[in-house]
Order: sequence, then structure tokens, then C-alpha cells
Amino acid sequence: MEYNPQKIEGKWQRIWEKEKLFKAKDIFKKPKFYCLDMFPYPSAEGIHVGHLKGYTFSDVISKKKTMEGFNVLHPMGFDAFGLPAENFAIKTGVPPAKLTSRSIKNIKQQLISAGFGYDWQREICTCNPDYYKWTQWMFLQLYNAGLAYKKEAPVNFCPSCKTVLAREQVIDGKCERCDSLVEKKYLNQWFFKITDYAERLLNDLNKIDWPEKVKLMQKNWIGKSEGTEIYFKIYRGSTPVNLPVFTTRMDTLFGCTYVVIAPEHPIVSNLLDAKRTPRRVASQISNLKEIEKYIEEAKKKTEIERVAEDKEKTGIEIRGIKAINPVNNQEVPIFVADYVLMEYGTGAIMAVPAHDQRDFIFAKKRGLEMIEVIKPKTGRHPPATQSPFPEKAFQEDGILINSGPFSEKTSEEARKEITKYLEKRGQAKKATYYKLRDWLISRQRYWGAPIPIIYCSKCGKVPVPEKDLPVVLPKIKDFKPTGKGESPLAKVEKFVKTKCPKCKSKAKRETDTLDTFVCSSWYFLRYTDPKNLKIFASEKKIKDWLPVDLYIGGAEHAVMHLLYSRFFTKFLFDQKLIHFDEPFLKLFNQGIVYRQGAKMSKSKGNVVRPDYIIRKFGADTMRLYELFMGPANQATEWSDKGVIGCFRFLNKVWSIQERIGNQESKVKSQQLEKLIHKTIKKVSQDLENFRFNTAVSALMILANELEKQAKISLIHYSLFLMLLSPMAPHITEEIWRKLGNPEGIPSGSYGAGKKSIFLEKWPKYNPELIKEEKIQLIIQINGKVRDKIEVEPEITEEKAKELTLKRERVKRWIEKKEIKKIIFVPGKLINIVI
RNA sequence: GCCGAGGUGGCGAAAUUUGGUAAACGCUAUGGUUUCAGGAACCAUUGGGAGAAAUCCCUUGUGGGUUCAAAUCCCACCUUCGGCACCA
Repeated sequence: MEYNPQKIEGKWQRIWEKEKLFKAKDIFKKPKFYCLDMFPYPSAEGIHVGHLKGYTFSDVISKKKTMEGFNVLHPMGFDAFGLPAENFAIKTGVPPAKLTSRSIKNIKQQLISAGFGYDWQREICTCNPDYYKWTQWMFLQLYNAGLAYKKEAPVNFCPSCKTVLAREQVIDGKCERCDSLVEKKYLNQWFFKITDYAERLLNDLNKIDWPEKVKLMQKNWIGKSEGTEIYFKIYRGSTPVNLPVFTTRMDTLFGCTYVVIAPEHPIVSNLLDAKRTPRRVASQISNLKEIEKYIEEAKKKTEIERVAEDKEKTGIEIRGIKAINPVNNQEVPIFVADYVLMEYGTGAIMAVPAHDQRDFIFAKKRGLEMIEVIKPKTGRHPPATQSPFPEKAFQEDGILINSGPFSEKTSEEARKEITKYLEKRGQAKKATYYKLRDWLISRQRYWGAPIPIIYCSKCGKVPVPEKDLPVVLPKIKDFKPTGKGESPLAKVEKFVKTKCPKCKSKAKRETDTLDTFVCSSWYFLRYTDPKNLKIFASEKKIKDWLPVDLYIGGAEHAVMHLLYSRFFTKFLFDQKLIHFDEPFLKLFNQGIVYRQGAKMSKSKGNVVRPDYIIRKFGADTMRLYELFMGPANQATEWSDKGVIGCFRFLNKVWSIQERIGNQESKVKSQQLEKLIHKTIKKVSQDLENFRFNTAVSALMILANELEKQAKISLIHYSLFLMLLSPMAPHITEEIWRKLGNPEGIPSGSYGAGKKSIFLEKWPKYNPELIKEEKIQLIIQINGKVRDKIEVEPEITEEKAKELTLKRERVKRWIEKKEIKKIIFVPGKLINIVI
């Protein structure tokens, strides 16, 4: 009988569902294991073999953990709000809800036909009101805690998507979704105060078992830097204004030859404002008009323009007033330049052109003064005032020069001492800044969870009372954006018009929706109790199942979803709503699957669909190939040909069953047993360490060996099937249950039977059985392999030497030469140095 | 520019954790077997070179170094990929 996956796979998928084999039970006699996949966006095209890679990993691990006696939670759902469905609606008029539910049906079928053991009773969908009710509830918790706020700010606006974006969604100044150049706009928008959690988000990275790469990306994104704020005085008449600047390089303070203020800095408008500035001073500024013009232009520039002019730094001096360097009372000119950012630090810097590349370029162009204040500890360097920019040695620690009483100190000492000196005089204080910005969460789009806020002319912003949740997204017909930077919801009068929950007078609803990342920031909580109507998840279920033990997904979410989820978790922990403050204990990033040298994408037309592979070779073959392709965390190229190897392997597995019998010869049986136990060890360890490719290879080696036998005992074959079962569940289940026939085959601990293979215990290897009686001792001469001998593993050095020197081949190599040294590595090799 | 991860046959890769037989396993290719035929079946060979053969020499991006011994450790460089990017 031939191996025919099409005949068996659908059958077992139905039976597993009927037997509820992979359903997570809320009974905790066994230790729990929560294995989570990043849930997919239900795109109309379905998922491709790249998505399936990570899902295969999590399914293999879940099945193995089940066999190891864990109570496994392995759920799946859909991240269903978002732009593609809405853009499709604008084009075709098909409502996003309709398209989404169609896509979900399709993807769910794809996942089921791959044999994944998800607990579909727990399926969630973020666009379902039962779900987004709690997303809105989360928003309200944050709002009530003062962590959700609305403010006018310069934001990134995508002209094609007609909505603002979070900073994380802007890549190289372009929209991550459609690649349009992002515009800067001043808009009134909602933010989450994630910056309040910057320090904890940074520190707690130490607590979690995540790829170092992802941790580092988060660390850099949070971008903590510790330094000092220094107060430069600017005199307007007799009253000085303090201008704080931020620096991490106090040791270069004597090298400051000018200061730069960001164009948006309030101090600039104050200085220019004739009403506030004494007439005498205002008249001191001789180039008011030019400065105003520069500021206007800078404000209009997009982020990309500001940076893309690359090194070509623009700016303008405020003529007529000076700033005073507190450390030496030196008067320095003041510039307004957009290479200084208002959003970071104090929005003003002290410029040290001799030791900072950016300041150097700016100063060089204008012929500004440069003062060298640091020399390298050793060696000579061209003067910092001449080289295009300071060499590394200057930027790192050096020795101070031209720095008054601090000359001859090291950078490190000087940093401390200068800070102390100014601190005492109240002219500086230590400060810490982060690159992390608050999370912009409002979107001027339809297909998202409405922000549950009501605007009342009397009461102002009023949160929607909990009992009125969810604020249901109304069904609409016209999906086109209003063109006024508003969500299409603004056109829906029925939705907008409401009553103030407080004073009952006429009021309007917020029409912006929430960023989809808000929906996905807490979804892992909902799986534990997906149908709860009273709370996002009951306390008990949260305690029983969470945190997530293993999270598998792509690295592209490193600074978005993964950071946001951590923020939500910490917030809910602070609210005493959950008992843990890190959501995902272990994270694994599967590598990207390439084809024709590029990441699979619809636009490149290089997508491989699993449906085709499954139809042709079956789900087991596809799963095996996903595992076998290469290292799990590494990008690998998809090969249609390579799939065949896995199909051949399964055919072999299938045909071996014909050899079952109890008459293995004794010697053979012992050798086989040794190999089987070695394989149990290898596969168990490899699966534990995400080395799926070598686990598959070990099973291939074992299958090749089994194939050579005339007869194979049932127990040996059964062990093999069990090891293979998490990876190729259908074929192993089929053979396993079939073998439970009434022909008198004993059903021992490893006996096959009529119940599922996944109810069996994961096999354990016997350490006694994998001990070698004989090993190959490598004989090297001058480090090159020249001979091998079979010996006992415990062979002594003397004995090994004796045997080695007797060998003809060895004698030939040594011949009259003097043996200088013999190195013996027990159980491994002997090296003769001549 | 800064940070990070890589570079091993014709291809995907093993061996890097612990320095100790480089190329396991699979694909491809070549030759053969079976079959009415086909190949997504089976068998053999498959890093390069020399040789009739035994066997020998060379080979892990490049160049140095440490060591009895280096794909593995150290230094410098080249290169591919990923992230950040005027963050003071």
C-alpha cells in the first residue's frame, strides 16, 4: 500500500477536532505551558509558507510538550483591524468586515489543513465588538491613570493613508505600509505616555529570555543617555534668561564656541517677541526678519528633508545677543539651526566643533572658532580643527587641554569634576534623557476600534462610562476619507451626535480610531478566558495560564508590538490587574523565508502558497521541510526541489511498517537499540533548543538504518514514530492507530494502540544503552589524521601509545624521525609530534 | 556614520556550545536498475587536484597570530544581511 497523504490527513484533522485532542483544559493537575504565535493579519491572499515556518515550530513544541505531560495552551486568533481591508473597501465598496471574515475563514482552513493543533474554541478576533470592548476598556484604564492624553504636536502624517503614524511606523521618513513620504503636521492627537515606563522597559530586559538582538534593538530604541543640563545665561537688558543645554560630554565644555537652539524652541519666540523683550534688547537683534523666515521654513520641512540635506547644515545666528558659558564666563554666539531637535533633551546644545562631527561641519562652513580641549592619551593626531571631524581617539577618553584648572585631567575625571563645580553654583544639574517618545495611538481611519471619548462643550473630554462599552463601530457605506484629516466616522451623524454622560447635554464623539497595535498589545491575555463578558479575563485564569512561556514570531516587531505589549503588561501590573510585569518569558524569532533572493511578497510575485504544497505532497511533508530548511532563526531560501527530500523520507517511513515483526536478530537489535536511544536523546535536545533541522536529520539517519533491516520490532518502530509525531503528526498517527490491531502485539509502555499517539509519553533514552563499547581513536601525526584504531573508550595513554606505535602506517610516517611529543586525548585521539 | 548577526561543496547546510576525523542529512548532477511509459521509484558516485592503485597534496571570505592541533580562540581587513540614524 502506498503512502497517500491526501487520504489520511483530512481524516485525522477531523478526528483530532472531534476528540478535542489539542484543546487546552482549565484544569491544572499538570504544569501549564503557554505557547503563543504572533497572530496573523487576515489578508485576502491568505498566508504563505514563510508565515507557516514559525507556526510549525510552535506546533511541534506544543505537541512535544503535551507528550511530556504539560497542560498546553496553544491558541490562535486574528489581528483584524487595519488598513488593507479599508483601502480595499474604498476601491470596491466591499465592507472591511465582510472581506475580513472571508479572509479569516480562508486562513483558518489553511492552518487546519497544515495539521496545527490550535484550540479553536479560544479563537479571538480584534474587530469583534466582544473583543474591542476590552481594547476600549484598556484605553479608559490608561486614560483614568493619566497615561492617555491628547495634545497638539508635530506628528508624522502619511498623505496616502490619510492618517497620522506612530514614530515606530515611519521607516526612513516613509510610511511603513505604503512607502509614501511622511509629512510633518501640527495636529491634536492622542498619545499613550509610554515614556513614563522607559526606565522599567529598559531594566526589565534583564529579566527575560529573548534573543539578544531584539533586546538590543529595544535598548537602542529606548535610547537612555545620562548627562548634564548646563544653564547658559542670555542677557536681555539686565535680566538674564537661563538657556538649559543637555550634554553627555561635560569634559568638552571649555571647547564650546557657540550654542544652538532648535527652531521650535519657545525661548526663540520669546526672544523675538517685541512685547516681551524690552525694546532696547529687541532692537539689539539686528536680523529679526531673517530669523523668523528661517524658523518658518524649518517648520515646513519634512523629517526627510531635514535629514536628507545630509551634513549640509543650515542655521542662522541671532545677532546682537550672546550666551554666557558658565564655566569660564565666555560670551558665545547663539544660532538657531534645525540640526538640533526640539523633541530631544532641552532642545538646545552647546556646540563643540573641535570634538563633535555635526558641530564641526556647521562651524567649518561658517568659519566659526574651534577650540581643542582634548588630546589623545597616547600618540599624535592631526589637530581637531583641521581634520574633517574628530577622530575616535578624541571622542573617547583623552587628556584635557585649554581647560583652565581642569587641564591635564582625564576626560573621565573632568566630566565628574566640572559637573560638580557647576552644580555647586547652581549652574548645572545631572539629567537623563531617552530617545523613546510617547506612543501616538489615534488614527484618522474607519477600520479600527473607536476611541471611547465624548466631547462636551461644558464638561470637556469625558470618557465613555464602562457600562456603555463597547462604542460600536457603525456600519458605513462611504469609506472615503473626508479629506479634512478626519476619520470617515466624522461623516456619520448618528455616530458623532451623542449625549454627555455627565451632564446629558448635546455632545460629540471622538471619531478617531485606535492604532491596531493597541488591539494587539493585550490579546495574549484574552486567550485565557476569551468568552468572558464581565472582564477581559478572570483573575483565576490569568493566574493559571500567564505569563506566556514561549512566544514565536518575526523580528520585525522588535520595537513595535513587543515594546507596546511590555508597556501594557507593566501598566496592568501596576493597576494590580495582573500578577506579572513581563508578558513573554521566552521569545523566539523565526528566520525569514526567501525566494529568488527576496522576502516573499505579493508585489514581487515570489510567494509560495502552502495549499499547493499540501495538495501535492501533504501537510506532513511541508511541515518537515519547514523544519529541515536550515537553522530555525536564520533566513533561508525556499526550494521546491528540497521539499521532495522530505516527501521521500516520509515514503520511507511509511514503507518500513511492512517490516514489522519481532524477529530482529540479536546483534542487529542491540545496534539498533543503541541508535534509537541516541536518536531519542538527540531529537529531544534538538527540539528543546530549536534545532529542528538537525532533529529531522537524526530521524532520517535512523530511518535509513531501519530500512536496512529485514525485520524491525514493533517497539523500535513505535519509538521512532513517537519522535517523529510532533513534526509529522498525520502519518505517525495513522500508522500508530492502525498498529493497534488485534494480532496479539503486546501493548506495553511503548506499544502502539488505538488511542492517539499524542496521548503517549514522550520517550526517554536510557543512558546505559548509549554508551559505546568501542570507539575510533584518531591517530594524528603532526596534527594530521593518518590512521584510526578501534579501542575501548577507557583505553589508557600507555596502551594507546603502544597500539599506535605498532601500526604499519604510523611506522612509515615516523621512520627514523625523533618523536618530540605525544598528546593523548582520552576517548578521542592521539597526536604524535615529530 | 553607529550598533548587531553572518561568510564552510554546484545548492540548503552539519561540525562553533566543549579547539581534536571538515562537509553529516537533504537537494542537484552523472551513470545504472526497474517500468508499457513517466519520475516525485530504486542503486552507485558526487569539495578540488595528482595517480592504474595503494595513497598523497590542497580546501571553511582575505592576511597575520596563539596552539601539538583552529571552521572553532585573538588581531587587522574585505564582504553580505538586519536595525538605528543630526538623539547632543
